[in-house]
Amino acid sequence: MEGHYDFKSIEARWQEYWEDRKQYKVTLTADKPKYYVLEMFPYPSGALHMGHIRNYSIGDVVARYKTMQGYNVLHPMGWDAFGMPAENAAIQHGIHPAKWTAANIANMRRQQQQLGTSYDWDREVTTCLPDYYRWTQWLFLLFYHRGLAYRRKAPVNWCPSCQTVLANEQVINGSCWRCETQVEKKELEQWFLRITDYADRLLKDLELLEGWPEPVKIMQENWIGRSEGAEVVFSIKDREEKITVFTTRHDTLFGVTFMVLAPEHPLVMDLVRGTEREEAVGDFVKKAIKRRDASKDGEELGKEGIFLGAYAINPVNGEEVPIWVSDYVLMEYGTGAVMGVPAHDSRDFAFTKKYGIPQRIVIVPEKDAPVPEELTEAYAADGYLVNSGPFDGLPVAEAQEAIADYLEEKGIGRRAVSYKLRDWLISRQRYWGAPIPIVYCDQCGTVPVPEEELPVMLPEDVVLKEGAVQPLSQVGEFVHTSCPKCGGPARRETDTMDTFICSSWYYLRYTDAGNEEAPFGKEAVNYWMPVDQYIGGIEHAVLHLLYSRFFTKVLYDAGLVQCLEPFTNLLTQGMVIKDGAKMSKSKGNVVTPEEIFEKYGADTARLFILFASPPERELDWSDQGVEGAWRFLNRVWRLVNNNVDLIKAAGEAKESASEEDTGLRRQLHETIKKVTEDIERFNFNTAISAIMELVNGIYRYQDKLELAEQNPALLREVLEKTVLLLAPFAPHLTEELWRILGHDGSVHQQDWPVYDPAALVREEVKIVIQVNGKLRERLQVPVGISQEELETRVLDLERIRALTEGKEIVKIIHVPGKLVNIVVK
RNA sequence: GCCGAAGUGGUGGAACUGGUAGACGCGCUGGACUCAAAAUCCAGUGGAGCUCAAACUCCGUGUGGGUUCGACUCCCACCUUCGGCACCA
Repeated sequence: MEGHYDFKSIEARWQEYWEDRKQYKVTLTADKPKYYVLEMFPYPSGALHMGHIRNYSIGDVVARYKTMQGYNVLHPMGWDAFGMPAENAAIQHGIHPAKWTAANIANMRRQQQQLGTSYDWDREVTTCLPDYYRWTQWLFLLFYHRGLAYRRKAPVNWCPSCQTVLANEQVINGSCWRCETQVEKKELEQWFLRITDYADRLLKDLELLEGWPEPVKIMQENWIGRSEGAEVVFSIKDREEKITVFTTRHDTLFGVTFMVLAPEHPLVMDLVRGTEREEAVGDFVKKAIKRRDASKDGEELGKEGIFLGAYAINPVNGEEVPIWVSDYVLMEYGTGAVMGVPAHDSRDFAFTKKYGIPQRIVIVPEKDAPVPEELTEAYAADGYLVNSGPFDGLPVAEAQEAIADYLEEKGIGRRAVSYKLRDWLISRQRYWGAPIPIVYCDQCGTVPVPEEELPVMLPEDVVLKEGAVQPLSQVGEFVHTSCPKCGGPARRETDTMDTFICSSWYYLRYTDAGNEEAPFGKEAVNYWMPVDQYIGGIEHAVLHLLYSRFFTKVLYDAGLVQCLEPFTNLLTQGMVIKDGAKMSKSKGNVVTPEEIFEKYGADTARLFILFASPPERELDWSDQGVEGAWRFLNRVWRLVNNNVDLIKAAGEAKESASEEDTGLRRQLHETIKKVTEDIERFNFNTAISAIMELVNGIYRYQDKLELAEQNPALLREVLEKTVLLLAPFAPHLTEELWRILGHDGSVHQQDWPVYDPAALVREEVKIVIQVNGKLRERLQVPVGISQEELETRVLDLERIRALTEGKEIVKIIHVPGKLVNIVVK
């Protein structure tokens, strides 16, 4: 590697320098503007992959740039350290999860340091350590005392491979988000967090998040799934009970021809008890539930149903309609009961086709349009009401208001809102998680562990075996305890918490990581929060990012934080792909950070990753592209080293600057402007390309001029600022070059360069000349030239004369300093 | 089915508010240096036409229309790819 810079010794030396000086340690400094930049903390799986490298490279550029701009920058790192892989490793290799996790953390932390990241390691958090999960438990109790944590028996998602339940957000296409095993339904008694209480605020406050990508907000919006509509109460013929339905189309209430209940609806069996239908309906319900549980998500089941022999009475017209039960109605949404309007709902339409239930048209597309005999498909679009008694002729939107008023007046219904969002199921039947701080006592019932007894320690001595459910229930000395209330014998909760709880508040802990009295102190959290820039993968759009927003809102209500939202700006980075596919072991297209560090060093890895594509897009890994980044850094290295002697002797700038001097200086200041603006917009790729152009410009300057003609003072300015501009991207190399240029201290503690507007001024500009919008000529003119003067000059040009000869000039468009367009006929 | 994102040279990508399409990098071609190679440096590089050459002309940002003096950019319709949701009443 003759002629290449010695990245190995340079990178190791500066990493040591930073560590020795604790250069990136940050403290609360009230008189300095703060900036909190955060990358999503990793699960300690064992080693970093390129996605991590991309994530941390982006964050590190922002942190270093903001530091140079004078901000007090908080840039922490930690470990999302509870979770299944550790437990699986224990089962397969007999290593204790704590040991496995600690070893992985050590390795990954070493790799992050190799990358040259500017983390304040004094604030490192590790969610599986008692000094962290103690506060996770404390927060659970806070939720519990605020009525936001509750236990209930419910049908839940069960992953047979992970042997645990999952939250709705963790079921992807009917499969477990971690292992992709098909999820089953189980009826279990589980702990939930009442996130649905916050549905409306989680939705509404998306408006506050101007710094979030629109697609992420839309995904959350869809996930929360707010629908406005009405609840309508139907009586049942010859019975006391009533059925409440939720509908968004109460304007179609006169078109109801049947009623459908979900198989799990409590009224289903009540209605048939003691009748000839009891057995058939019972069978149907059992089969329907089974069939649905076994089905894949997204698979359309062919709407099976059975008549219950009972009739509901439509409260607006007194009509009696048959009550059915069908698997296309979900118990979990709305009221678990649906009014059937086949003419205006495609599902109801399909169902009635199958069972021969009549339809009634109550909406027509145009006012006073004839009502068709029959529809071939449901008409769900906008229109005007017909066959709807006093509401005939009203447009849909008005009819909804009028009918809602009517329902409320008559006490037969009310306006209502329904959400798709469900409460967050947080119990996990696993060992490697934070124990839920709850005790069950035969005398006192469910008793929260008192705050001063926290943490409820996760016992270390546990046997983990394949297929074992609730490993904690096997640990006698953990399970058996005394009731905090009455002192009598009691049992501990043996489920642990979803790891997403741990990651829902870690960004708060960083602000005050060592605090032993509280999860975080008020002063610290209010100084640092919210996170100014959060960076991570889009896969967390409705998981971590929604949960964290929920946590922040609850803590806001509890008076523990002052911000309504945790993350002001969000950058969702794209995936790293190679040869058209995501890097994966099975595809055999993995490039490890290790091999790149070894061959080219961290600066090259960072530069390539940031240069190859804008951060939110996919990154196509190219070995040749890496070579290119490597070549560029060497080009910078040679440029500085070749000029050290020259510029060290430099005095003041020469009096009469040459044309080349002015040009180079202008390019420098244009580059400072562009790089600054590009970093602000996260266009790192174009920021780097501008630095490359500047370096090319310096080479060209020196190529063109004899040594004696060059301006050493100018070269000094240009080279120093080039090094400063490159510093956030290639932190090690620029430290070394800064030292070579004769400076003490760290380049990262210098001020970010500011461009000189005077240097940008040009005397002449090149004007593009178009005829009828087509480029025909270019003209160099003085900057201040008047429109008239320019016009005369343009029309006088030989080419333009030839093109306009004998034609009528309709008009001439001027774009000052840029373009003249002559429109001819 | 619904919602969203993206389609630009051989290639990754640039063009920020409608104003020189293809910056920068990769690759390729030619040259310099070298006994030779590596490394490095210099020059060229969207396509077609016409040229000794330069100049010039035409075509060109997924497709088809439109708006405009001027469209990768705005509008309408469509195609393809990728992502999210999915019987949500």
